Amino acid sequence: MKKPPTIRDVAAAAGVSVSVVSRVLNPESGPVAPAKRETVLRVIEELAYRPRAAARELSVGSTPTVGLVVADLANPFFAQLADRIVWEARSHGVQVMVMTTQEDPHLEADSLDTLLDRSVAGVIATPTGANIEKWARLQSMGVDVVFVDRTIPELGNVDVVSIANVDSARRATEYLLSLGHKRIGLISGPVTTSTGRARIEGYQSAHETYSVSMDPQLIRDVPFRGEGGGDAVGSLLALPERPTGLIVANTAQVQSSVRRLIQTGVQIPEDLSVIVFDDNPWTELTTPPLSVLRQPIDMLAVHSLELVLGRMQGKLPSTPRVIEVNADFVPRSSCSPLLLTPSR
Amino acid sequence: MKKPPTIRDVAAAAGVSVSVVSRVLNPESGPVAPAKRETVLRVIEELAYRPRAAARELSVGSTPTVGLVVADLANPFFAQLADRIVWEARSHGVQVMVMTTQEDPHLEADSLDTLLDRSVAGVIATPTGANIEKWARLQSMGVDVVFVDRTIPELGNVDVVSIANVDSARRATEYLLSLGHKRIGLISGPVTTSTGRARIEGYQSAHETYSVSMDPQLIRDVPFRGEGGGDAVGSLLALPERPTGLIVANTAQVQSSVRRLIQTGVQIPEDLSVIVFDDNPWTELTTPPLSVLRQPIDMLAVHSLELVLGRMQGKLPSTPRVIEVNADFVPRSSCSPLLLTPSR
DNA sequence: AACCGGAGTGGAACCGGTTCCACATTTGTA
DNA sequence: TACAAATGTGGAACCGGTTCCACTCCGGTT
Repeated sequence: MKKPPTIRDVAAAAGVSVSVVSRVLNPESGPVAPAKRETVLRVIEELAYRPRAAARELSVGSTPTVGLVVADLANPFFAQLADRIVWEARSHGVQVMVMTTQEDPHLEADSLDTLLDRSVAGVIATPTGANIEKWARLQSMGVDVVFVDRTIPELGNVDVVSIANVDSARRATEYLLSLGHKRIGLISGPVTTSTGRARIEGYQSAHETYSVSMDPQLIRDVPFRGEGGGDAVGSLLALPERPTGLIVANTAQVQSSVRRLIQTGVQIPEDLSVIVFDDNPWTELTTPPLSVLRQPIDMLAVHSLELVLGRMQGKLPSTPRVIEVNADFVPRSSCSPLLLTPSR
Repeated sequence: MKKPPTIRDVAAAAGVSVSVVSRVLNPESGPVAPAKRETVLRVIEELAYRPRAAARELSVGSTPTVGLVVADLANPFFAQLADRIVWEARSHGVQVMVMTTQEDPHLEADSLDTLLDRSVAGVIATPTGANIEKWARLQSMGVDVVFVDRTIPELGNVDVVSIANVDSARRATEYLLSLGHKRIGLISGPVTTSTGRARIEGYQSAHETYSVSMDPQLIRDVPFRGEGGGDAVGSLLALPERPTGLIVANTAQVQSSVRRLIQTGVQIPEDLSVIVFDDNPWTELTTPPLSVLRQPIDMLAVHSLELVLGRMQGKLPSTPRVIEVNADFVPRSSCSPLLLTPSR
């Protein structure tokens, strides 16, 4: 319980001034005679001295730490994203403060305040979509902001890393259309989010390409939280003209949607061809294994971290970067041609 | 990009001394005239002043932050645990620094150093089992340590929160024994970990109770990382005398084990009755839904946080606390009596 | 022989809070 | 009425680093 040594303790033990010790600690900040450097390093070792982060932060004004504001760690997509980002950051010698918003704008606002208090130099976030002025304020304080997976179009000057949402939704839809399906249900995220809108757009675009008319009843936008996916599945299946295909484009609702499908005993793919967004590990453990759009989580993590670090070091041009990575479509056994279904 | 206001700016604008502002910020530290308090609060509001965490930390010496050192966020069990702990901590006004070890003692050591540098007051961890002297050093520096899920028996004076591992494994085993199974495979964690040992112990104890002799070949301890579970499944099924029951007691290996079971086309439960540890959401989406031992993640989170906060406030007796919470056995359709299987 | 420039060093201010202490004012009590 | 106690206030030291600056040695130029 005795207090840890300070830089002055080290200086005294090594018979030099604190300036010298500090210069040994940060080699770029000035010259030190090789002999003294040696001595100082030895003393540091002996005393097991470690500089206190708070002191350095206070005097330097910021800290090589990035905040990670993620919606929900209980969602495997975000959890894996966080895991990769934390891992990647460590290899760059950067700390990560992980915060969760549970999709609640108030909690998001809290998180941003906290990160501001801790003087983080950069933030990687999956924004809820609200708190626009708060994000702007953060930027105006010199904090570099990178959005990942989603974005807020109203906010300029933000780097964004996401999957090609329009294209991904289009490909999934076109795949089902090419199998002959005409009525395809879509469960997407809220239209208030960029991903929700983009995926609906891709869905529509595919219908135009195939000259298939589109029934707006088949599009359901549901919140990220809660069991909305299951309910949407229920009501889609209850339609007089039941869909023969289903795309679950809301990653947070895949579980509840699939659970409902299983509960209601729908035969997949005989009664319903299914594609879900995001390749959670269990999607190939179901019967049948589900066709998925796999989001390249590693790419998202690497790019977002690269961007935020690049900004922090001022190595990037000031124009905002938008990086879109392609998602892989992984066909499995949950889709079949409509032809197989006898007219009902 | 202009610099944020400091406490001295606030003092100047309110026409008081910094001491007064500080006392308004921390009410317990001294009296302030109601009128001045009012003024100061207004000025704080106007200037959008926020105290910088680093300055406070430097002067106070520690910070109301707990470190969370978790093995692997990509594992849903740990991810959910982290989610709950972060959430719970926030409601207590406490920050959480999340770090991951990927089960690597070196990374764990790094994490502990970092947490020490940041002067955290407490740490909640799922230890790898190594770094014993490092943990001890952390404690000797006055950091409160709580282990969750696993422990290191060699380390005294640590609070531990875990599920009743022996009992849980015993119940799972007894359930299969009571269904008439005599040859039950067990895939557990490494015997170097407390959970691994305890679950094997429960498995053995159940065999004694039922006076069923035990074939050591059926016990496989595999690492947490990698695909060991799948391989263990493969080799268990390749035994001349194949097991008719299987318990996967290594939460990190459930996925790879189940994947292998599905790949090899084993009929569950006809050929093999299966119980897995931990109720990941997808365990009821497989065919058939899997019988599971559900770890009460909420309880683990709440208790561990309560313990570490209690210690930090010095409200707990100095004797270490060990809290065991019971896991629920949730029977689903992946187990059936041995009788149903005709002699092969 | 006088001068210049750079390597190496230590002193001290500074970052933005907290807290101790001395002092002034008000209130309560004998 | 006098004096003790409680209340309120500001000054200044302090936490542990970083960094600016002045200063001392050097060797190398003219």
